[in-house]
Amino acid sequence: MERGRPRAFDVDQALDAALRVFWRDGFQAATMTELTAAMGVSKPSLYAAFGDKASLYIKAFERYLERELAEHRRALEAEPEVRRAVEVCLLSAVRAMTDPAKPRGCFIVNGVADCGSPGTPPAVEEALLRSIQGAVEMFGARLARGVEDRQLPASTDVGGLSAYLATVLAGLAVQAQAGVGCEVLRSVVGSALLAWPRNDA
Amino acid sequence: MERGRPRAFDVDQALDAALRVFWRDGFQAATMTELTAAMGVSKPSLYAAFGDKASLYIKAFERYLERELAEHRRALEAEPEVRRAVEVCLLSAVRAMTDPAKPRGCFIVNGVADCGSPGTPPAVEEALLRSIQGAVEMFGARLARGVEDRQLPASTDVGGLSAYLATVLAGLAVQAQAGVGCEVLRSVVGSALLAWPRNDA
DNA sequence: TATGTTATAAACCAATCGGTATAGAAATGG
DNA sequence: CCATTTCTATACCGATTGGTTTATAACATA
Repeated sequence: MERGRPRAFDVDQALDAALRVFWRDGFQAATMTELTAAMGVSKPSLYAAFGDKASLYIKAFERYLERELAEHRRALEAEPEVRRAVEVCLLSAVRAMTDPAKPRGCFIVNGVADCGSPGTPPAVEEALLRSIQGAVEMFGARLARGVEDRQLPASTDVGGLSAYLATVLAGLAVQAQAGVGCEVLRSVVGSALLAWPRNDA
Repeated sequence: MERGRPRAFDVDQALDAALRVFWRDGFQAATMTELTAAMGVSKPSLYAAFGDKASLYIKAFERYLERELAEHRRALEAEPEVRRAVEVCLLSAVRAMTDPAKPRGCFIVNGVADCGSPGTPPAVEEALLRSIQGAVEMFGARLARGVEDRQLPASTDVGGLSAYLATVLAGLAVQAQAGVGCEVLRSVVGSALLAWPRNDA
């Protein structure tokens, strides 16, 4: 058994609470006071368990990747038909972005606004920018598999198409953050997929 | 002639400087210290000339609408062929978003991240959300004209298509903010327009 | 030159920022 | 029981936040 006084709070639960605050407010606008209040943890306990604000943000960010984004990625990879896979992935993201039980929009897209601003630690900035690029690569890998499968023509511009899809995804997050509803965004996904490569050309 | 000591700074120039700071940092992350430094104006002069932080933000925002966005809107309305008009508008936006002489991305999209966060005044939030909706309406008006012109089929889902275009525009701003280059974003615009309604269906 | 008016610069304000130091509470090992 | 270890609560730290006061400088009018 561990010695000393045991924690009075659940680390996972507290990190979830921090995730929600950072999700809604981004890095800079989230204050330690808001975080401690939402987490139900005193400041010294917070610093002892998670380190400083940037460390906490990174930990919350990693949890977001695992707990939220992994689900959409899984949808993208599980569906065998590539066009349908992309559609299911985007719709899954739309559902999450507009879920009234969660903060609006996307943790990453909300966070990217802080990039380039003084007061945003380099580690935070790098994590955000890397994961924006990660979305492009996620789509790219799936599209490449679609080309291998012969579901997409060999001439497909995988890089261009994946950049386009990542852009649509980011745009959906902005619209969701601005309060646009689920149904509208689902129809936007439908429109976006009309750009899908056709073999009748 | 006006009585009293004359201003030692140019109001327009100072407002331009404030615009750049808010553009880069958003509302919350921009500090009065940064603003006064960039504007070359002391704090009392700033408050006398522009009011408090929220008022200054709104004024900078209006200037952004006039000085930056009006250009793209003009491109959208001037070009007679509707598809080409949308393309020119998006490319104009991409050029501005990636202009190294300006802050990255879009003032509005960078600002929307602050919405829903405590510490963002309602007036700021409303202005931002209204202008996000404004983009949809801007495209909607142009598409409606395209339907009148018979350049678009009467069956065109103007609302859906304009929501899609506004989403792409927002996505482009996020990508630009994340450092994606001009050429990539130009190709994204090309991909996005492949979703344009076809009359061969 | 004297007066009224407006703008400036510097110092100042309470409040809040991220982050800590200190003291005591709650556990285990002896 | 005591000692040790770990966590928690409160109070506190210097720095910075948005915003203002005070004193003075620079103009037009008279």
